[in-house]
Amino acid sequence: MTIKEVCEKYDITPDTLRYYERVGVIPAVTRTAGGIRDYQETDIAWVENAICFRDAGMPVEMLIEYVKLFQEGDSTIDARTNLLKEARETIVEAKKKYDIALEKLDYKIRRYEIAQKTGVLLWDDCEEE
Amino acid sequence: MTIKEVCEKYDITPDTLRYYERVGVIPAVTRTAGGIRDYQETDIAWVENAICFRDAGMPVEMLIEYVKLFQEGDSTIDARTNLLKEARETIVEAKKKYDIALEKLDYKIRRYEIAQKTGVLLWDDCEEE
DNA sequence: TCTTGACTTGGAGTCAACTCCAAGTTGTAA
DNA sequence: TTACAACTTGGAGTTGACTCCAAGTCAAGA
Repeated sequence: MTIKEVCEKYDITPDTLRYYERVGVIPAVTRTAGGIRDYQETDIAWVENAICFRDAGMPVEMLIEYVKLFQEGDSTIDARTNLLKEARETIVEAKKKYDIALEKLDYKIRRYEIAQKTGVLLWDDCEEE
Repeated sequence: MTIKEVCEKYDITPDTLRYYERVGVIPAVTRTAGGIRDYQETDIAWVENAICFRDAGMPVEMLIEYVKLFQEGDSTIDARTNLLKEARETIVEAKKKYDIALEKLDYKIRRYEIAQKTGVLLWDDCEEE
């Protein structure tokens, strides 16, 4: 699979994909004889994971560390487990914050919708009229 | 309430608070006769909201737009509602991505934990052994 | 009143994560 | 076999969101 095809598949730019490889967010991608990237199943799986974890706010630095540990072999399984658990906690915490924001948003939206219907804008914490 | 107290309350730096005010993420804060910030209930509510929405990944640019609309008065209630609904959708989508990442993480963690117990590392999409 | 520490401003600097660029190479279609 | 789009690299530039700095002002205690 060419870089272009992978980009289309995951809606990402070639520059981002090359950047991920360059800094080590994904391991070195398989190349043709001429040196052009030719993504295999495994390469694509790494790309998919990288995008998935980046989308969840996991820092590039952490993904690099994970790939580095992975390449050092099975002796790093403990370290990798710890890293993944830490990432997990961060994501769980972030999700909680998203829920709090959603509650606030829903409250404000409801309030504005009532105002639109009734012409009366109810009181709000930070928007006293 | 002084800037320092607000910072302690929300675990944020004075520079960030001043930055929020400067660019318009929050409206101008109440000042003492000498020009020093003296946060009132309303100011604090704006700060709290700003932090909450930033924590949920809402861009500064969007918060600025909201405050601008708010200051233009009741004629912008429709626009504000739309803005909040858009923000809501973005957050809901982001949360979905977080859930996908959590699933992947849980799978990998479980896999590693089994490996630690049994000494056998099961196969994984992007980590063939 | 004086000192000392916290506050003020405008502007510059930093950091993460891309994103773009120039100069050169590869590969496919005519 | 030539044109030409798509690929390559190293390095520079951009963006969003802060974060720091210098030079000056304010205010509470000795």
